[in-house]
Amino acid sequence: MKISQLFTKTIKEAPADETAVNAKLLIRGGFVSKVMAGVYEYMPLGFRVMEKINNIIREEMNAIGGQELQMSVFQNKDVWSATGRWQSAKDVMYQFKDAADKEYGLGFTHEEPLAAAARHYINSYKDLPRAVYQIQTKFRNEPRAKSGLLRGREFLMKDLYSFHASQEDLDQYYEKVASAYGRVFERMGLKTIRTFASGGSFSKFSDEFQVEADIGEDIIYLNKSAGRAVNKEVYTDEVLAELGWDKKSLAERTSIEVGNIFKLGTKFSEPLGLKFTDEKGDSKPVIMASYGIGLGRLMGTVVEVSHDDRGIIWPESIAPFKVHLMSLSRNEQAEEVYQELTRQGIEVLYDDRDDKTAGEKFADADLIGCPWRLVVSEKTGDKIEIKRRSEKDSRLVEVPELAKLFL
RNA sequence: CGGGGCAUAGCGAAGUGGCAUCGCGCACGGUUCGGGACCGUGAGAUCCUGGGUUCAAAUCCCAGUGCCCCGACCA
Repeated sequence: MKISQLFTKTIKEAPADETAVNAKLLIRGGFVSKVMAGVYEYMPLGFRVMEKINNIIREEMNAIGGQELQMSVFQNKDVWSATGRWQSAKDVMYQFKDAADKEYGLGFTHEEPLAAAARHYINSYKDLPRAVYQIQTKFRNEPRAKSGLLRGREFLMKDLYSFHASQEDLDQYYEKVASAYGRVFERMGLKTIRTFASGGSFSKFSDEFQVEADIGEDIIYLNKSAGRAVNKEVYTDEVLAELGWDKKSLAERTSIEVGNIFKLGTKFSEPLGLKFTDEKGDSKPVIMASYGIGLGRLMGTVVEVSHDDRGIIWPESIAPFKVHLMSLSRNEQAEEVYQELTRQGIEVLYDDRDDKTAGEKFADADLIGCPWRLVVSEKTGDKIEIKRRSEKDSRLVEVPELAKLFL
């Protein structure tokens, strides 16, 4: 991609109404554009990052047997009334009427519609277990959208649902998902802390994946030796006793919840009549679990924990481009490098603008934050200057060596 | 939903009753060219919306809307 052709451009000053670092940098770099409180549009650079995140998640979900599907965002009232959530979730679910006064909602999660859909396909113990997931836009009427991409009213979410014949089977799969979640976050360069959190009605705890960050809205108590934490919402003497944790050994931290996994039991399958026939011929409700990752929040979190005063420092796995190539009055030679790297399948963002000063180009490279920066200039002669975004020092390399560095 | 703050050009800001300004960005011309360089010219405004006061309102008053922060809330 040539920057001279790019749809967006960078801006020097972030809009005054953004205070969160993630929003400031992502807007300045042209990754996202704000529409309303808690609603952002993903511009080409941001979309590329999002696609990389999606693909990491897809790989890990597929690896544990998840089957990707796509539910509808548009929701009919009946299925939600069956569990009582049409009423109880009124504050969070966007609900409205059509011209004929019929009521509808927008999906903020999909337990009900998934359980309803599964009735068509799950009838026997032979149909279990199953796991399906989607990556889809969710809508939530947040009373207070805030912190840039971290709490939105419209956001992309990966939601996985699993269906089981027994509690033991669910428990086993649940741990598989927890491991997969750990890999997803690790591949994006995030250190997550698995955290005991409120479990809702079915199980004692749910598990959250928390990333330490001052901007986070969660308070967790970290047990360093265990590498686990407990969320403030369940931080009680009884819980600590149950976990066998000593209050004095816990450290209070502020953190961002990037993922949450829940054992649902039969909370949704029973009211929706999702049953199966077991080996003995008995009819039983299917046991379910759901697992969520907020994609926009994840992207915002990476920016929060990986930036400096000049801009974003993307991990290679989700950077919009691997290489940021810039020409300082050497467009002919830079063009060759661009063509060569592109031919080898390396993603290059090429700053070919000849009406910009060197300073602006360097500033943009740092702001956009691709992992590798290449400079072609008078100074570099026949060689190319190469520098990692995360490091200070650069060095000169011969053109033929270049590609090897990135493969 | 409670408390606080803000709203003027694409972005950042000044203007507290009397001709709407400045910087960035944008266009054109020129000088530059390794860290947002410079000179000149130009385009760009529903001063958040509606009402009121006044000879005169971006400015004062009333109502509303939007955005940010704190809190409540967060399947």
